[in-house]
Amino acid sequence: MAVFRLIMGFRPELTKLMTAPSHVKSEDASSLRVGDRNRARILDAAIEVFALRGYDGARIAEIAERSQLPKANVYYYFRTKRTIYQTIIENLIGEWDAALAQLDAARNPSEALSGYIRVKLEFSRKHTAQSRMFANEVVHGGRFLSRAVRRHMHAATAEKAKVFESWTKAGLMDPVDPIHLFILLWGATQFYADFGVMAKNGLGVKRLTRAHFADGAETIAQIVLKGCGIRLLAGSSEQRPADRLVKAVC
Amino acid sequence: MAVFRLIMGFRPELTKLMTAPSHVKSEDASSLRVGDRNRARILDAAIEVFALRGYDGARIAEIAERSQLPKANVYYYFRTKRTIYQTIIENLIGEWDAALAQLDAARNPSEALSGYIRVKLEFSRKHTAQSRMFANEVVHGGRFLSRAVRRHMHAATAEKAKVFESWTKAGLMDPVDPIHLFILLWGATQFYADFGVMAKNGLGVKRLTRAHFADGAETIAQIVLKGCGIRLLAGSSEQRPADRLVKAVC
DNA sequence: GCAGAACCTGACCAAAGCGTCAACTTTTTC
DNA sequence: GAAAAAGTTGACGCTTTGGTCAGGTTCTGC
Repeated sequence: MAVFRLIMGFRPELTKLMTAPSHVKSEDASSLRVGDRNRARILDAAIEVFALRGYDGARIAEIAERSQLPKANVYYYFRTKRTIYQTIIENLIGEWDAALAQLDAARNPSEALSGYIRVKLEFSRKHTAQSRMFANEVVHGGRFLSRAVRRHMHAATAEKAKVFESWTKAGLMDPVDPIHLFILLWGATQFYADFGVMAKNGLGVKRLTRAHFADGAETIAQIVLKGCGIRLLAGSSEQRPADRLVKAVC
Repeated sequence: MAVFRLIMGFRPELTKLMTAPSHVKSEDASSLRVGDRNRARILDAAIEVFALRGYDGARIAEIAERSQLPKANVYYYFRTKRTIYQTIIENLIGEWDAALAQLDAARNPSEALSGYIRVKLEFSRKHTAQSRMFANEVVHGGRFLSRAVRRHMHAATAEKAKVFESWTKAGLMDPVDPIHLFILLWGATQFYADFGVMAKNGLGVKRLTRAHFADGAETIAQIVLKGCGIRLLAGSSEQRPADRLVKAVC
């Protein structure tokens, strides 16, 4: 249950809203209070429901059903619908930092960037529902995004923008507006999760498989790396254009 | 009022749902029935409300308020909330075809692609609300996307994918998986409208101006063109990297 | 100038859904 | 083992809101 990790205090400064009990010290699941297990079940169910129906469309009754608890019990753990929603949103942000960590100034730009693309896409494949929830939230103007979250994301972006600029100064990549590059990356990598229906429609498939995400990561990396004038590492695992042509034509 | 053009039968095969009267022959606004004006006002208001609140969050009362009509009058023109919603969605698709038309196999790839990016971004800037409505619809799994719409979009994508392939065969661009390229383009160009909050947050501005969209278009074009191995036209209006560096650093 | 079509609208209904509550059981603590 | 804390739950209150309806007025064609 992915939510456990979240509850257990990954990026504690962003989890103020969490109602995780302070007396829980170990991660041993068997020692958890019933409440902790239930909270996690509720959040897991809520992620699905919010992703599918949006904030207003989500009904607490459905969240309760999916977590196999009576509705009143859900309200025992979370004061309001909004609390559940915000808890999930705040937790999500921290996860993206893991992908951003790939963009380390000390690394080779080629590896760092394609690593970022791969990790980000992989995360969005594994956590499609959260991704969509967040997308939905942002599309609606970010009503429930706290100042802290916004600041955190802004700072993270600015920090990594400096990494791009340092690479440029070192002659390792072309001069590219770093923020707009971020937007391109974010938009492209979120697409597969957030706009899955369109990706499926475009690719003409019923389901997006791991392979589709991998292909996407490759194509994005291929275009962005070359597009930014980043040289591939000699021993790099990235496929060369010639290999890809076969695939594209088939 | 943008909706007029829509009502007047742009891409008629996609406007089955429209209740536009067949007796209207001219586009002269003054000759329109009261009903046509009201329908347009309702749709315009609905676009805003749906974009802001999503399907479930949108209240007919608010749509009525914004169009300055009593709620019962809204129901005089549209049988249900869903009818209003679907009408807008179906109309939107046709508009994107205009951007796709830029990708003409006979044109120079550099001009065609950067033209597409520019037109698409410009459209999303001018029709932010529709874009968001559609994004919202897709994020929720495309519940209300008809088979016709899906087929239309799939066909349009496939057709333009062939354009990319023809360019590749002619040696005008690298071999790139055309569908994934489309996804990258779509994701990047929709971002500014759909995820405006994040774009603003990243750029550190209160409002996205025309200039931000233009910068975005430039950066995307810069990266994608070079990334796909497309040579710029000599007389092209695109800025060269050196010019952009100044901007990026400032 | 009239018949019928198009349009308008206040009042209402029924269903849905968020959140409450009070009485109850189980678990923990000491 | 008893008191306190944590957890459970059916029933219900109350607001919101999609949609209806009946009884109007205004417009249009002839």
